[in-house]
Amino acid sequence: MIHYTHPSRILVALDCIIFGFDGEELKLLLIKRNFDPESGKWSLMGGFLNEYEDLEAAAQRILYDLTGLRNNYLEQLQTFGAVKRDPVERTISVVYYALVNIQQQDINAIKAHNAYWINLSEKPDLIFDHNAMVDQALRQLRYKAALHAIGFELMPDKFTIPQLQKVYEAIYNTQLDRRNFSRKIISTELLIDTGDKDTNSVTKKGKLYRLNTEKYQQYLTDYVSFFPELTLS
Amino acid sequence: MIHYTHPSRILVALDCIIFGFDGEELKLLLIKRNFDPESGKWSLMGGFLNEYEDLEAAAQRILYDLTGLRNNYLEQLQTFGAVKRDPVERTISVVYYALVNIQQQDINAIKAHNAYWINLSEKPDLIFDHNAMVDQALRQLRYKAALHAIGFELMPDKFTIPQLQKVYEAIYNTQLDRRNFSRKIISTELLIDTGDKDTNSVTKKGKLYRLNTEKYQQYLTDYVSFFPELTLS
DNA sequence: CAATTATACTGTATAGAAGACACAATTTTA
DNA sequence: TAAAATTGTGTCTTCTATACAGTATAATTG
Repeated sequence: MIHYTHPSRILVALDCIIFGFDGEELKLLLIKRNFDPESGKWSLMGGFLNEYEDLEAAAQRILYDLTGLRNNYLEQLQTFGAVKRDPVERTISVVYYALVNIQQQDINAIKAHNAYWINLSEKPDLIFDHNAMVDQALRQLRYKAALHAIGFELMPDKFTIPQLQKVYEAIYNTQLDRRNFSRKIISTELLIDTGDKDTNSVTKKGKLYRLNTEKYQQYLTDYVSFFPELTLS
Repeated sequence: MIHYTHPSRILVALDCIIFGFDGEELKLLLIKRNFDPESGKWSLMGGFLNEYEDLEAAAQRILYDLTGLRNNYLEQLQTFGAVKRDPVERTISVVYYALVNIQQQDINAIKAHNAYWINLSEKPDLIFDHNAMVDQALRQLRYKAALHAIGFELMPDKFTIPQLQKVYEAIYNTQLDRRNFSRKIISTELLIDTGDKDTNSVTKKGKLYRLNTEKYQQYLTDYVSFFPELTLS
């Protein structure tokens, strides 16, 4: 068997930024560490890449272990590789971010990992370079959401237009005009009227829609200026 | 000293997609390999990450070794990590792409590496997963150029508006209207009239501009819908 | 010198999107 | 019963993207 001469072997880790939405605020799934290093502090969910495991599969494994969820929106963000980013050993970390329907998670799995949903606005200080990872993930989320219709990934199966509006308001930390938002969303033909009404809302008036998954696939691959009115700052 | 238990050490490589522009077509700097593995075939420029080297520094080192250039536009694209992507050993590759002013390169360094500028439209088949890397880099370039004014990175210090237009036509493989393009570029205030004229042109001497670097910094960080008329297909 | 070609600049018309704003309908709450 | 909250639909204005016309200029070519 041929080998490469001399190159050094380096630890390859993965970290996962998991976004969720509870109807009001954008949330992060964070771990209160009860293991070393940095026990007692907050961090992202992570793990090491196994030798016989595809990188993408490792990211899915880590997400599944923590949330019990598969087939979520999961996208590679960037690889962080500063020499001293991990004080224990030289480790590079391939970072993924996920969008999760917060209602479908496995609560037991989350408890077992000592993980909690934290409002983005109340994010605690994280270990290592995890703060920078979250910053960049949020920037990327804003990019993506401006060009593609990924806001739906954070919604439950059935949702009202005002609920969807709140997702976008949370992502961009801004206020949108109800009437213009509604018109724009409807014009995309991404929504299918379920005929049901939202019985949980205060006025019980809201139409419940579900996603037109076929149309949605187009919007994921095609370029669409989804919200030019929003700035990415 | 503390160590992590059990995780496997994996080889970490870097590969670099280097874009250039010769006034007509978008080009790639590719290597005709005279070393193993896959000697005789075409590949991207690459190398291994050293143990005491930042990831970003390694990418710059690789670009410098090949082109003699520093301070180019260099951005991390994505990390490729399928188990069998490199048949020799388990290696993940962190991929960067660079935009290079083709006039400023070090021709000797390029020759020493047996590298050649190849028109993107005539790209040969590359080793391993390098074809997929190039595909994704082009997609990312189109994204970036639609939102930020990075077309200038491919230009020489002084250039005319029609030359710049050709860069954008090459990136998106399309034709643009002269009059609208000119008006749009001028309205960005990114260009400074040097007073000189293009002595190389065959017919009427075009005005030579240089980049307003201050304004350009804004356009790099701010979100700007730079070319909505272009599709990213 | 006339024809050709590439450049620069100024217009203009149209379609469509963005954004501001009005009003009606339904249900809860006080 | 009245007020408040929430949702849905409609309309108007402004602005921008884009297509397309025209004029002037500078250099080469035959």
